[in-house]
Amino acid sequence: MLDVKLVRAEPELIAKALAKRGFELDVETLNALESERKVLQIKAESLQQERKSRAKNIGKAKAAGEDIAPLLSEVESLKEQLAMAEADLKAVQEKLTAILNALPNMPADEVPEGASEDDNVEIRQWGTPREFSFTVRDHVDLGEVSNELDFEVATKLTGSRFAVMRGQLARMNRALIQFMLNTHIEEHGYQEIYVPYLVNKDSLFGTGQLPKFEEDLFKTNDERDLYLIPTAEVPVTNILRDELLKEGASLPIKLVCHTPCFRSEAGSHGRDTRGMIRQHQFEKVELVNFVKPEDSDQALEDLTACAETILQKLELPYRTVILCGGDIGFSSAKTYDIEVWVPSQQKYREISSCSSFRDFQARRMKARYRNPATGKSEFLHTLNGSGLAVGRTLLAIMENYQQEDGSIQVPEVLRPYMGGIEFIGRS
RNA sequence: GGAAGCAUGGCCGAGUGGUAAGGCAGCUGAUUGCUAAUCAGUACAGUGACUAAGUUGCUGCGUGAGUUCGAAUCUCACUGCUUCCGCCA
Repeated sequence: MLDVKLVRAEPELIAKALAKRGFELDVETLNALESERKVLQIKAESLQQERKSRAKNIGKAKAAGEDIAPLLSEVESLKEQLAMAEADLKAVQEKLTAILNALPNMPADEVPEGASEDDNVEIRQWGTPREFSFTVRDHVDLGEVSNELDFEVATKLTGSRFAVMRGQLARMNRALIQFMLNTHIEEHGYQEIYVPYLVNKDSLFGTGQLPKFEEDLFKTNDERDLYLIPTAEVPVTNILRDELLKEGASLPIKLVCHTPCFRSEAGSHGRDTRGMIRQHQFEKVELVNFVKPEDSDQALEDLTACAETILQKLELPYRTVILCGGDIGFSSAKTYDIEVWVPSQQKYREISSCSSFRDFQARRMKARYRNPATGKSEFLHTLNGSGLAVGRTLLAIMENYQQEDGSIQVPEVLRPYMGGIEFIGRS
């Protein structure tokens, strides 16, 4: 959520900032509603004030043993007037709130102009794609060779966009989770956390998935109104919803969490239908930071580096791009995507998305801390990033480490987690 | 699933219809000193109006309705927590 005071004072400035992401803010409607709000609020509050003082007088009169009947008749019409004024104000405020809640975050200055992912700007590259002396298979074919990756049986169990893994491949999937968690805990100063996989609406509102993106979510249909998490970001970030950290609480708070993620992929029919790139259910290790406002820019660089470390240790070639205004997420002020090399596609594909939300999520969540310099409560800044998406990492390992016989070499750093074996998919 | 109780500020906690005590933590200043203590002052959160710092108003006692001139307090519904019983990995 944007600062309501800024939206009131400088709507043109906000409109200009949001135009970078292709969002059109109707300044005229906003201004009209806003001046209406002002009039109604002044009216309602002055009526409230009158009620209060009259009630007080009645109280005093009664205590003094006076006759209160004339006072009561004076106040008769006040009740109705007040109810009307409050209803009018509420109606306008609801309209304003709906507009405000639907406003995306303002992109940071350094976010490049652009309409789509084609306009994202590469920041750096790491590693060199391997030269193959044989025809490469994609991960679906490699999974068929060993019969350890099975989409058909998953379709029978559930439907499309799910996978079943067996044997050594299933073990490698688990090894990746352990490896990522351990690296962030032991080398990057993160605290591990375990959270629910079902969350309520307030949590989804806090991080920005609701109200605008409900169709991307799986929802339970009982009376509790719960949703399967699309990312650990939601439960982990909302830990500080409606909290005011007390003086002396140590910042930053850096949390790492492994969860499955569930996405309905409602708008992506026909995209990446083959293989594990885009699934309804996938594992992810997520990094979440809560920082002081002045530290958030550096924290994004650090967090991105933590995610990149995983790819470096796995020796997977990647590049890092900064998302342009047209491709950046609703809540984000600035996002780096890390893209891993996928040999079968001869392309870099997203494997991590690292974002600074500045105070956008914190304002929605009312996540605050007491600034020791001022003694006042201020909004925290939040960040998160995948460190990494496990399914896509597994796919990248399969393809980049494949052998001519269809087996897959195990990256060095994973071997301790795999009983020391060097290859999987060999009988 | 059954029964009872509870829900007040960053935290603790008083308050049974007349408009939120007190304490801790915080902030400011002072004193002693030494890595803290004592004293005094200030001070809750959200939000609005008007001028420059400031002044002033409204709202907030789990949530939502209701009764009333007036609700933390009374009524109803809901949510959460605690305890006991039952069931259960």
